[in-house]
Amino acid sequence: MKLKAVHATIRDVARRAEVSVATVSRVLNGLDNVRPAMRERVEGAAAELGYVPHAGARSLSLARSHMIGVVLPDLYGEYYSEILRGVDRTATANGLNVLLSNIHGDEARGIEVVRTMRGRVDGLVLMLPDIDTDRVLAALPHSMPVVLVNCRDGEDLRSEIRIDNALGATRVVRHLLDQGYRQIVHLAGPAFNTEAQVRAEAYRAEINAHDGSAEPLVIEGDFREESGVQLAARILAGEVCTDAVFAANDMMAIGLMTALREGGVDVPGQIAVAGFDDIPLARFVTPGLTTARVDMYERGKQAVAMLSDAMERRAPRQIADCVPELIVRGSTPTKTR
Amino acid sequence: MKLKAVHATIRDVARRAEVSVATVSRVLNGLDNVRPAMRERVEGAAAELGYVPHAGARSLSLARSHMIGVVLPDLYGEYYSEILRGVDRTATANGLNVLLSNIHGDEARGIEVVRTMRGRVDGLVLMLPDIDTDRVLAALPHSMPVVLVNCRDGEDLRSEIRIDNALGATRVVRHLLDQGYRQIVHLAGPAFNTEAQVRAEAYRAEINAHDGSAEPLVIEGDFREESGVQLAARILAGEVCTDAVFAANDMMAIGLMTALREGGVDVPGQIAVAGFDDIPLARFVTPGLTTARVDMYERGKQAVAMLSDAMERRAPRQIADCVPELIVRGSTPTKTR
DNA sequence: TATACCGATGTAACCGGTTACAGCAACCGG
DNA sequence: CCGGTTGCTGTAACCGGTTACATCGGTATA
Repeated sequence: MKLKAVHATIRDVARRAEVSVATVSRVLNGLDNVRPAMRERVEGAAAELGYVPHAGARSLSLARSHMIGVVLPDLYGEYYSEILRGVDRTATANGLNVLLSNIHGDEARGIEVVRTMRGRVDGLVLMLPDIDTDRVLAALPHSMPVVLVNCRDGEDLRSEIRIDNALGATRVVRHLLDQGYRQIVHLAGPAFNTEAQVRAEAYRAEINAHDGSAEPLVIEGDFREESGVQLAARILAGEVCTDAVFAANDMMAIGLMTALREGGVDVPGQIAVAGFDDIPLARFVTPGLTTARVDMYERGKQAVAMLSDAMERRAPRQIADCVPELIVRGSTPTKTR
Repeated sequence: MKLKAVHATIRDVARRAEVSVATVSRVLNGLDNVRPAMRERVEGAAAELGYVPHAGARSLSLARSHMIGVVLPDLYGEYYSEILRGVDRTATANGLNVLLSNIHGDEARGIEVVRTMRGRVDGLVLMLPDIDTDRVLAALPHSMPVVLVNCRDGEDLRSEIRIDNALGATRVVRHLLDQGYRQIVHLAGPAFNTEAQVRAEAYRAEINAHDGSAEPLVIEGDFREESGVQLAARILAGEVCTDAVFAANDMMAIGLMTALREGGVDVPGQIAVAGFDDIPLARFVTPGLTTARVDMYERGKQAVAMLSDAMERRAPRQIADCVPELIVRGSTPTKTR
């Protein structure tokens, strides 16, 4: 008694149609050098058996999977959802499927993930602001097409999308200074995160470059709403004195804003708030959040377009620089007092 | 001159270490019946060649890929992002990778997507409120483990998560009635969407079951913010007269609310607004949005847990019913006038 | 009528892993 | 000194497709 045969294979179809596997393959792939009679026999047999080709076997023999891997730190919040949406849309448009992995800032896991992608995907989009990109890339054959999005600087020769976090942060801080704020606190992202570091550094530089009437003060957060809530508690307790907070991302800014208002502080009347990223949510909160627009959806689309170029060897290496645009909304009016 | 050999294979490693492929395989998979000297030779050779195993070939011979497919209509907005986040988290916890596809409400594409997943994934999470699930399932071998999330009712014998859209909508409408609203308009989702249909039907039934002082009025939208904006325009133009709008999802409710306020209408003072889903954004808008909580993140986790059970043949078929909880926020206070 | 050519079809090798089974050496007890 | 274990290693078949090349019957050409 046979215990296997849970799925029909191409050989089963061939046997049933009394033809060779080559003919079945030709029919199923729409090649035209098959007599119509054969074609019908094969299609009939395939339908009767409920045959569905084994995509894994197919990509093994073709050495092409039409899949791309996307490695993100996390899916939490709209930031990564947006990039994924852009990736997905462009991938679909190019006939590619998306294999998703996230690594939660763990380098060992990053290496493991990237290894299990080898032989499964034709190319890779990597977004690893938390860890050493070079070590992850070392776990990968050089011939694998890769696009890095906003990774720590390294000496790799891969395609890259770089977001100018320094300039974005500078613009936000300058805007706050221009509006008349002087006790500007920076709610930073986690210390090990490259983007957080760059944004904080640009904040310090811009404050210090000012006329001396402002002093930098950086408080570490973790890019999540909760960090903003915690800072609000400290402000309400009088531990931190400020007239404006520049948060390293929108989610913290929104958590802060919401918690401040719940605590009876007028935003922006008493404290102005600005963020970074311009996630979709930023327009919906009241007041609207001033921020630096990165447009992660576009970055995702761009990453796949670049990866597609690399995969087709059209453009093995491209560098795209993206400058965040200052978006001014109600959370940072000109200071009146 | 060899033109191939872009990646090292297990045979290359075997040749270099002067052992058989069987030994290499054993070493790389951590089997213990290998002499330490051999093990070292193999590990050395693998490292020198920068060998990374071909995951596709491996899953072909093991008939197991440790991948699951997730098929969604779209990634637009937080609704699907949330379910995906839940899926991803639980998949990672169970050592599974996620292959993502979305079909944009196109049945033919749904069938194609599901076919290209065969032989690539060990199981499938399908979320297809827009199309005929049975026809998609017919394109799939019966032996493929599947979990359906909130699909149109069909005669399939698969595991399922069903969201009680009718009860959720009933609760929202009853709440609006209880608060004293009588001219309650329903901004529905697209006509072909199962969930939209059920929610609209429950709205009609609940209004009609009331004492007769309220009349149902359904306006079709498409689940996107823009539909809410359009309804706001009609209300502002005096075409639609209402004291409360129940939108079939939060995104439309928020679009409506925002546009109404921009048009100078007091929400909730002049018009109350309620939504459905309780996407994360619903708590952040001002006023907070009253809605029916589905918790898509939990649904995503649950779907993968059920799929995992089906894949291990622990529980081939499970049905989970989910009842949306009414979440009352500031957008629907007791009517005063 | 012999020859070249052509189009449809089949055979078998190949993609890159895993593993059943066989082979072989070393060691055991009798 | 021999048969039986035991433990390590290699050979080759297999997973399910694709496809180069061989084959074969039929037709056009000389």
